[in-house]
Amino acid sequence: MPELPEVETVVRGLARCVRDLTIEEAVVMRRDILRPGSLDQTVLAGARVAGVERAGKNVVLRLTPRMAVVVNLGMTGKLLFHGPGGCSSVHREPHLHAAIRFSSGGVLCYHDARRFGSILITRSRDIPAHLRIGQDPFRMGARDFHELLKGRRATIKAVLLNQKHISGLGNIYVDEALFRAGVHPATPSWDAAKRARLILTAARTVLKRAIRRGGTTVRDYRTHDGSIGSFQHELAVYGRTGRPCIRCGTPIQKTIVAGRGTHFCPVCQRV
DNA sequence: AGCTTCGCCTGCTTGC
DNA sequence: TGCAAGCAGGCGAAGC
Repeated sequence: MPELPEVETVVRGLARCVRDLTIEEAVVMRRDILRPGSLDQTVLAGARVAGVERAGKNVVLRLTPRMAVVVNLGMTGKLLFHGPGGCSSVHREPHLHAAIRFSSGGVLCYHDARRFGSILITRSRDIPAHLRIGQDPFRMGARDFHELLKGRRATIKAVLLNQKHISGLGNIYVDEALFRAGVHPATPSWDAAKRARLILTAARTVLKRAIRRGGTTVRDYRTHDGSIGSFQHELAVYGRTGRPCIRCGTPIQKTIVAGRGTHFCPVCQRV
């Protein structure tokens, strides 16, 4: 499930491969992956890639003349770049829904088995505003974060998962950040606000470490060149149901919070 | 308006 | 062994 660290990894890898390349042709095999309001892919021909950025969990290709290709990978989306030489094994990857062919001969392919992902082609200047997503956890100040949590009735987990409030966190990193902060995921947001600084710091620490490890590969996630991340080996609670807490040895529990499978230590994490 | 639930979608896992 | 049901979850829409 590509969250902030996975998307950041893809963005950094892609930036090295496609910056300054000129698009020869863009093709979309399945129209329904284009978000409503997206421009047609044919407008991309002739444009040059000015840069690759991340907006929350979205990969953003900045183009000249001013356009952007915004890719949301959903759960199983992959952006794979094949250099001019090509790579036969990765070409066999199924569920290919779109591709951008560069005049240099390289190809950027978009695959998505479950089709929860989407692509938006737009001339908007302000992508985060266009997508209506909240601030990035690395840019949000402690004061703003406290304001966000304060006075909300929803659980802290629901607030952190909501991309309109804060962008980039998903199920894995919310569970990991709350474990690190010692906060129970079902704690009401207004109550957790007292520990806002602690939670924000924990989230940033977990995200940074995961970025350093190239993200978490549970099953589907791959980087731009098809390789896997390694943060799954450092997960403290996610996917560790019944196994001992790394701090106190108590078996990790799993419940449903905010409609999501939620992992926590019943001793280390308090409401 | 804020919050929760539902449904989309497919592949892997579980259980009979 | 084989098949059906269950489960996974980002995100937008619908409902409370």
